[in-house]
Amino acid sequence: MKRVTIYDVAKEAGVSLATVSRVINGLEIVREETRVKVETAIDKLGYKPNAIAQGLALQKTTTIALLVPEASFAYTGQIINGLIDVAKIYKYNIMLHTMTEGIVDIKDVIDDVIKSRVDGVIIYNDKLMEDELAELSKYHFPIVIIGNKMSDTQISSVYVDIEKAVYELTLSKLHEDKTRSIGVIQDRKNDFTTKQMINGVRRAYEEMGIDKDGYIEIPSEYRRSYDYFLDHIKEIPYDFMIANRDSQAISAMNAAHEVGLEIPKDLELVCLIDSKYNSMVRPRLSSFAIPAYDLGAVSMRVLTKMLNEDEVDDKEIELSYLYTPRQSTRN
Amino acid sequence: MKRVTIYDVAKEAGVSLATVSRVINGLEIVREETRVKVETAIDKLGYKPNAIAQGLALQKTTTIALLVPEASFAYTGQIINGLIDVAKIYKYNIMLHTMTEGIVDIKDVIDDVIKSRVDGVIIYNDKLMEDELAELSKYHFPIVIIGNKMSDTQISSVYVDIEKAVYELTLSKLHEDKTRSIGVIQDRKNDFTTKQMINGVRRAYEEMGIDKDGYIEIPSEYRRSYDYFLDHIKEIPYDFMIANRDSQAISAMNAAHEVGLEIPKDLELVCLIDSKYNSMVRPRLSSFAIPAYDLGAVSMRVLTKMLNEDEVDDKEIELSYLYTPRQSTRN
DNA sequence: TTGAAAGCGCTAACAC
DNA sequence: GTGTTAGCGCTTTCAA
Repeated sequence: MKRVTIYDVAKEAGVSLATVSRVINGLEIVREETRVKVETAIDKLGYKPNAIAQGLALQKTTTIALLVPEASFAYTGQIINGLIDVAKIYKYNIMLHTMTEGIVDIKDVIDDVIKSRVDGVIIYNDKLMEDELAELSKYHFPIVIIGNKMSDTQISSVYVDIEKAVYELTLSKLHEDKTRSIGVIQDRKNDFTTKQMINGVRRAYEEMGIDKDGYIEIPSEYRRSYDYFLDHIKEIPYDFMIANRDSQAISAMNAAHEVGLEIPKDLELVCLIDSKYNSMVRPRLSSFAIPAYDLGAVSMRVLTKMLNEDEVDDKEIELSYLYTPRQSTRN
Repeated sequence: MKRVTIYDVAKEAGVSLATVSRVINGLEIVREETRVKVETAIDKLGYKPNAIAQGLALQKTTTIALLVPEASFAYTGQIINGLIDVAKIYKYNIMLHTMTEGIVDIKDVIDDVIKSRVDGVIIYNDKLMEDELAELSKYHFPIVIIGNKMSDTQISSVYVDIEKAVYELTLSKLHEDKTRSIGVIQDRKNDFTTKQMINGVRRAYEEMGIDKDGYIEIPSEYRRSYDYFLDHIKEIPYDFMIANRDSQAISAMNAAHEVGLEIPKDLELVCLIDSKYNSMVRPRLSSFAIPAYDLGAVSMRVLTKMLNEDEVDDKEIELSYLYTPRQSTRN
């Protein structure tokens, strides 16, 4: 099949290309009879409008760029699912860009995004990337940030208040028993999240007038947290540990078991991200449920709003979390 | 910043737009002096070439479409990572389309792909979608299929021979001990993979002259395989079970444990997909290592080959797997 | 209700 | 080595 354009359809139907364009775009001002003629021609020739040409003529691509750190995590996948489901509804396509640290130069990614003339961009990244945001802003891209609370003329955000989540959990544990000792496991891949978690714990400590740090740092000589825990879990001065990712909590769980610690009797464990594996390990892992799918879906919704209206009222949208106690915590 | 085009740059630099175009595209025939003039203008104005206009003029978008069933699985994520890393090297962008069953009409996805005039498409899906492939072929898209062995004028594929993997494992177990009873756990979400696994087991049985079926079907009234195993694992006439996904094997593992079966003494367990969770559960789960990242990376490489050469010699590329015994199997 | 024509931003002959 | 110009396929005034 040869490339068939709007001209071919016009000729086949015996009308002008303007009329074909009207039919394609469902404009009402076309007489029924000619509309049928055109549609017949379209079917016969197998014509599909060229989105690139449309994009050029209309100055919009109905495509949005999605930037994520990597595509490997179950969590990111959920975000993408939510986002795409909503994008489908509004007929937007997704250009996926990953920013694998070390492999990809973020400047290049931003450059690609600008050149591609997408209608908007959604960024999910633990790091804030102020320079890159500034660069995108120069070119007037509407932007939605997932995970970081912030906003600007052209920027909205959708996030979960992780600090609050950790703060509340810590506080409630401390209320139960003031001697509880609660610490956050460092997540090297997610600095900002780690920082929020730590702040949450510290705020709770402060409020209770307890002088504690609440931070479990994994020395860089340990490539896997499991190895670190195996060596040091007995010395860690916390009897309640909060991790970001399920895999980290599971590592601690396994190491604890290996060195004879009992969970949750000797050590309690919680993670932020809720994956199906939380219910698959034994003991089942207590966790928060950060609504990953919703973060994606809401972000896309916010973006379409920014794309269609001049002013968006709510530029910072906080999504709520749920705490789901399972077997790795008492009570 | 207002929209700046190649004309603006030309005017600013005092040259024609053709010259600017030459500079952008790095053509050698521009005098050093004028090149510098143009580059200065580009920097000053913050000009970025419009990929849409380029696409229209060149009849190529340097974008490829990637179709995946969902973005939620760790496995799919790995494929995407491999694919994107290679795509970056060749300067291709990725349009991500998911085909969530029930939510998305695949016809619409194919339609979007055709309209977007991507240079090629890569499809990872357990189902074959012959109609959709035919439709894409009509429009001459080069296509790479991940996971299914097949080829055509316009179609290449990259896959792992799962049937062989399961066949060889089964056969070796049967050689160790003819009384072994090996069965494949149905994966409802991946019919084709399930079929290949079953065929592998059956071929091994046949070869050994054993009259067995080797198929563990999970009745549709059970939404989760865990529930099924909890009810029925004691009656299942297999002492060695092969699952596709880690989560299924883990479900069986947990259920077995719950009803007092010991692993690997009473029941051995293996899964095809190698995720980090295989090493995190106790006992550690033996598994194959289907090279997900490589499936993606190689696919993208094959596609660029198809895009640049007229004929590709190797249209069906088989990737090899590894078997990694851990604690869920004896020996 | 329909058609003619300009323009979206760029590339690639072809001319100078 | 550089400029002129005709497309690429579509949308959208403006006329008819």
